[in-house]
Amino acid sequence: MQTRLVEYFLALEREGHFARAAAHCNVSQPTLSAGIVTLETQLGKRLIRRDRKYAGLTAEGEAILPWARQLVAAAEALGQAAETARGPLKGELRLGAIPAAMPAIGCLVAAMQARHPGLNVSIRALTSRQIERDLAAFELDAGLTYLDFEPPAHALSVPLYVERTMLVSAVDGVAVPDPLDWAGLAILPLCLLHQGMQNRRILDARLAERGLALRPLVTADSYVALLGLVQQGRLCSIIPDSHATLLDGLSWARTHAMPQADEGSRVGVIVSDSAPMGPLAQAVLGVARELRLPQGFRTG
Amino acid sequence: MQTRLVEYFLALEREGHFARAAAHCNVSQPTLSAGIVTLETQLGKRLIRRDRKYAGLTAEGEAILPWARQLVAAAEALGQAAETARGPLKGELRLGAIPAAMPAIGCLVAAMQARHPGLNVSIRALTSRQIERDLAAFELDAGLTYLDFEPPAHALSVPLYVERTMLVSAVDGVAVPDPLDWAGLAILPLCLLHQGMQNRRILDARLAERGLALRPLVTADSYVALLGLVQQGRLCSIIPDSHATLLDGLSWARTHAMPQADEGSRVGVIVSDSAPMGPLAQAVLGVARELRLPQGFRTG
DNA sequence: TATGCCTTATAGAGCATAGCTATCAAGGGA
DNA sequence: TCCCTTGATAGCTATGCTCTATAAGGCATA
Repeated sequence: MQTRLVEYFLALEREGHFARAAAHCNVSQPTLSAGIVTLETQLGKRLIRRDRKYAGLTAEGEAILPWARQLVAAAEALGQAAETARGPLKGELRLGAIPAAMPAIGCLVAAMQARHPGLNVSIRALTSRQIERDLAAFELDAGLTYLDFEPPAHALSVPLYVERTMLVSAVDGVAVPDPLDWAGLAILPLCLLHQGMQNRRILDARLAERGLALRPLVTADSYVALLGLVQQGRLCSIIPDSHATLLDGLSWARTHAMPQADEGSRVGVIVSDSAPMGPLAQAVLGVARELRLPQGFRTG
Repeated sequence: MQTRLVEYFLALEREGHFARAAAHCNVSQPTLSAGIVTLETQLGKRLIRRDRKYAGLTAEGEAILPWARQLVAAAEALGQAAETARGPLKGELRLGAIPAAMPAIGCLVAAMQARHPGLNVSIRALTSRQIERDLAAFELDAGLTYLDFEPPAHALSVPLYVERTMLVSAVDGVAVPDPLDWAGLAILPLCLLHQGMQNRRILDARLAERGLALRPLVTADSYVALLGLVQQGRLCSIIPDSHATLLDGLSWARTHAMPQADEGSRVGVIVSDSAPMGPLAQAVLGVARELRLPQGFRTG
């Protein structure tokens, strides 16, 4: 069983295109094409549906997909383990983080690189569900996400901090009642994350408990976009307090406590709980356990 | 990364001998020797300590051992998944079972082969600790063992039956008091399993709670050996009631209830809980869940 | 209808590598 | 000293992966 051929298969599944998959694997198109045929011959099944162009996987192809991913992940882990049997880690650490946790990721990455200077880090902003999915598909080494809501199966986690939310408005913008109650919040002109995003789902759930619903005038998928909207003065937004550090120097922004000191949402590092655990995952968990976040991140 | 070379490495680690490892891999000794060198070159580390003969693994070799096992297990699982994407399983199912559970393994295997006619099954009698170790090393697909004592981590289980023990003696052998109490048990001439075996540890623990200890005159590692000793008439033994079915036709044997209806020990199937779960493990769990054991195996 | 492009498969050559047999070198024991 | 065990080396063969070049089928457009 050639790991290389399985990589061809996975690249083809990702790209949906022979030539692009070949380029991604740094081989020629005929090489990848022949490699797929070889793999199909060795396994005794057709994996790809073709009618003059790529047309998805066969049922057998879909069936072996998880095992193919595990195989290349295992090969990768073996190389990592050999390279780092002693001494610092090398290679690339693939991190996924929810947007709300982005302010914290700098601390985590800095701590990782302090411990392992040769390590490259690749950060992707993802939804919590994408993080879960990509961890299972071995396309991420670790994730930074919520620990309490719909926690993924087969995952180990280390809590880092508790996120609370706050309302932010422009100094010369809409008037925010003080103190703010839930009903008052619901009638404010708001811009929020898209409805599918977990942070938004949590917020919606809190209001739904009280029979209220938010009707944001604008939705976006990034807090930077929300802050840009707030800066215009016409809207308010609700953002995690971890972003407060980013707002410290902003003269135009004003923050308000949310209607009720909510219990907060635990945010932490998760890795796939496979046996044995890869060296990268081990390292991330180890660093996360010892991590001390700066002021502005509450731990309980 | 060549799966083949990693198999060479694992075979060498198991056999501790280049030529034997090569024979086990169905290749010549120089081939395996060169394969190890190639693997060491690709990984950039020496894996084997050599001074004119095999002298164990280096630290790096030990470090990558779990990942090497996972890699070949993943390759194996990929082949299995492709072969059995639809239709019955093929290949070899490697089962480990504690001696006490051997009478039940026939039912499990029969049910597996009824569902998957092409499946070969290889059964090994092992201690519960060996089962746990070999599952982690991907050298077993499933185990039949105790579920309640020192359950292994990273394992999924399905309970099958509850094992209770009974005393067995020869009809014309030593007199057994009726009813039997713990103190009376302790002074009987007994033959039992070796002290390290888990069934024996459980029994010893039960007596230790009452300040008693068994001093068997003979110990063995198989119930057949114990029954042979009992047949001589001089000794009694304590065996699981699952063996009662085997004694049904024996005129020379007499069974006695143990001093106290003990709570019994749950026995069931365990598989390694890795993601994704191999097709063999899935099949064993599925069959075990639907398995109906015959009379003589209590389920609660 | 003809042309051109996009996509995948095929052909043939070159090279790397894994396999074999035969043999050698270094210890260890009789 | 001789012989056996153990692993490494040499030389050769065969397999097979990779490349470039090209063919073939479909689709859009002139």
